[in-house]
Amino acid sequence: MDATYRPEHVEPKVQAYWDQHGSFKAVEDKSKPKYYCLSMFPYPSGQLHMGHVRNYTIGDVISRYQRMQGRNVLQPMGWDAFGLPAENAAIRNNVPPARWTRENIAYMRRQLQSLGFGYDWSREFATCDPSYYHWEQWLFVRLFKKGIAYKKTAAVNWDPVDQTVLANEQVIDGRGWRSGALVERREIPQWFLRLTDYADELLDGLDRLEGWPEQVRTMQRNWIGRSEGVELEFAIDGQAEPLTVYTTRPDTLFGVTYVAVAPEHPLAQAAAESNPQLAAFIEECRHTKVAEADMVTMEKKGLDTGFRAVHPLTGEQVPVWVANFVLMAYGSGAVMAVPAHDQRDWEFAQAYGLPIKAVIHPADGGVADVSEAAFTDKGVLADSGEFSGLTSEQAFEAIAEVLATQGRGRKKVNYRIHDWGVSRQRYWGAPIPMILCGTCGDVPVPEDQLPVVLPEDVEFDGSGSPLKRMPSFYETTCPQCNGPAQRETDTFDTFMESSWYQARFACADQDQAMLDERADYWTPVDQYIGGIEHAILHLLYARFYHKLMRDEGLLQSDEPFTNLLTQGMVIAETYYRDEPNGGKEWFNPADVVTERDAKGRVVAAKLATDGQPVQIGGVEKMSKSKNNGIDPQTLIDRYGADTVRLFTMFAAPPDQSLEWSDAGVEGASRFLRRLWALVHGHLGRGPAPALEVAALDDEQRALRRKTHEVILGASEDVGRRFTFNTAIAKVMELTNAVSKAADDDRPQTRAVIQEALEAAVLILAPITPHICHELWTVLGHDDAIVNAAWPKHDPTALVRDTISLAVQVSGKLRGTIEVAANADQATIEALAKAEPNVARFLDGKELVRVIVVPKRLVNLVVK
RNA sequence: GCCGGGGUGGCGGAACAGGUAGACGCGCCGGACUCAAAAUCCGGUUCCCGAAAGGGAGUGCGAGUUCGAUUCUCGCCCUCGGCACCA
Repeated sequence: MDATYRPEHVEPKVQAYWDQHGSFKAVEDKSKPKYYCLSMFPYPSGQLHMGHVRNYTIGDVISRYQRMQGRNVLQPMGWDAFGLPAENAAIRNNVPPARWTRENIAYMRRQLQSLGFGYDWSREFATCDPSYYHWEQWLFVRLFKKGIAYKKTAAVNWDPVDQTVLANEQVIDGRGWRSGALVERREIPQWFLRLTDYADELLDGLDRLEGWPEQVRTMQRNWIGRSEGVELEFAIDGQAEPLTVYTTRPDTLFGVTYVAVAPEHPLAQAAAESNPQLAAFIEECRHTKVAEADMVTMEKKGLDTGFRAVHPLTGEQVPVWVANFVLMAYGSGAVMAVPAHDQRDWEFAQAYGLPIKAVIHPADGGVADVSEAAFTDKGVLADSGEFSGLTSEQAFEAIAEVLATQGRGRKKVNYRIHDWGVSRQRYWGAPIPMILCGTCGDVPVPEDQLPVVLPEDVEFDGSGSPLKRMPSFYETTCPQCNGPAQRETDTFDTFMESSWYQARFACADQDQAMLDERADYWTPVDQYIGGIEHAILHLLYARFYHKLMRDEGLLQSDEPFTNLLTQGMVIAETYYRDEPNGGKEWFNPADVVTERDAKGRVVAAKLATDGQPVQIGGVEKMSKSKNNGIDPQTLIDRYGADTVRLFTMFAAPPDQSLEWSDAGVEGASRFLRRLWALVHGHLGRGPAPALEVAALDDEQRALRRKTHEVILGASEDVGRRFTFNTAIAKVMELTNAVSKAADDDRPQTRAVIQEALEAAVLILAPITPHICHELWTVLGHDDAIVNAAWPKHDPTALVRDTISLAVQVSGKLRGTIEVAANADQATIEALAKAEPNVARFLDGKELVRVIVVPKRLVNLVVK
């Protein structure tokens, strides 16, 4: 054994061992409990960032721990390989997206391997492999035949920079989520999946996902946005079609004093034809809608269309207004306005002098005051014809029923989510397997002609998809009539690929079917790990897709991920200098040195290269724009994978943000060197004798107790709580204790130290697997630590003869006492009173109460 | 505005079930080794008073429950994340 720790020697050697022994190849084995641990697969952008390192280290620690628990563990890795950056790189560097992507994959695979993650690489795939998207196309064809996939012309969000349609979810404050460009609206035929058909199941299922963070479940609930209400119709004078509105408060129907439609609503468009002022207003809305970031503060504006709507129950006429606060995308794009009982309607009515008519009064009597604000509580109806006197709840049902009998309304459940638009006008994606025939319409590609392979040898000029300029791709014949036809040139949203990869890992080599029986052995994923930024989109689509596969008979479970761990961000200090033009120049933390005062406070920072001061900008998420990213590769090369893994796990619990610290990495490295030296020193004294528990003295028993306390605590930390930071802290306590005993070379002390070092190495094995592999071997084990079992604590080692109790006087700590572990209450009380400092505080006071908390403290309450 | 995290030393964080606040690490201070530095090792390190023993204060702020509150309750403040005119 080397006297000093050299990760550059240890790590490649241990990795080669795993490789040669196929240590992480997962084989289905029904006799063992399976454990499927999955980290969100990366987009192959070119290099790993710290977020990846954190994500994958967490997953690897959990996987290796579960393996030590005797589970049959699957931990796969692959590549979410389709997407825009490859196309952008193609335009920039004139390299085909496929080549760019595959080169990135090759580099990043080496990076992952150098970190020592225990992946079953035999199951690796990239989503741009035809053998993968083949089955995505196959399922889509099945869904088309079932009517779950359908085509419709829809107003879509058009990103003028990326030249593509974006999902609503990809539009943030009216801008494209990648390009940041202002989004325009366009009418384009699109393929959709009926996500709303599964909205209720997706919502209800959240209640049963107990292994998911409450935060994520709440976010999905809000995103699905289910509401129960009534859809009803107002006849419009001079129009054949009635105006449909949706309300969750049909009980307020008699308080309607106007109706309002969205600027994009057909009725508004119709009115604008003869009303230039209205047309101008609508045009204005179209621009402000996307330009205004903060819409809540936006002034409520509107114009009368001149149309009159007929109240479905009273027959009264109310005006139809166009209002900028009505959203075309929600409900029917029209609302009935009840200013007395809706704050937004109230503000609008105030602004335009529309009547306010109160029809709901507080349930406890009294009259609703609507002079200052709307009365939005539920209550009792008044001035509502036959419904007066009913409660809001009773009226909801009664009014819905009357409307239904008259054919003017019905109960309806509305959702915020819409069907999932899966078409993208991009090249680098899975081709949508459809053929457009002039006579037969949309015809799916027959199953035996799948996959529709994406041509990879393409030229990019930066304007739209090259597929649209490739007759060799799109010219085809109709499978039904054999006439000339055209292939769909749109490709799938890349969320399609990431929605089912977890199931495909179970049987990645299956070339005759999408999934086989192995999917039901491995799925659902027992533990899924990834960033909170995927809380809504990816995780909702994956749940939806899982149910689609279930309903297709491909697997049996209802949900794809049983437990979810959302890791926190990786953050770092930022440094900058103000520039003359008002901007800021950002400096990488690696190039900055800090100065501290005598107490260790950071007082100044300067650039290493020029020695001139820089401003300290605060701790923020690692990003290119703030130039505060740390390259993991530099750290791996310098300190080794184990140090990077150890620091990443030690600096914070996995779900909290992790602040990068060079000094912290040094600390992690120092600890591993110390551990190595400790083992080296121990072995230098020759083999340790067998442990004889009965022969131990107090000091030896104390160290052995520490070992078993640490095993007990760390097992909880790693296995149940995922607080790897505290598990590591406990191991550090143990090695500190060993170091204090290291000079004692009595045989039984050496035996206790051997046990302590083995425990430390076993507990650290999932976190720093390379060094632990080596140390385990030199500590005298023939089988590799990767096959070792997690240590078990010995309850008899935890037993103490005496325990230390805190003694409080009236709740304030005044001393501690050592008592026999089995001491009775009277003895404890007497000892407590006798403690000199305690006695000082009891002197001259009346003792009114004594509280003894077993094994913890004594509180003597005085008056 | 609504929903959900979080606020503890100079810093990252610990205290899991109401019971000795600050584990562990970083940084800093002092010492050993060294010609010197780095590395390493030893000691100290919440703040205030004190040589020490010890005392006082202290977990964002203000109340409350309790023998006892970082932990529970109520009301605020700040901060991060999500949603955001949802009818």
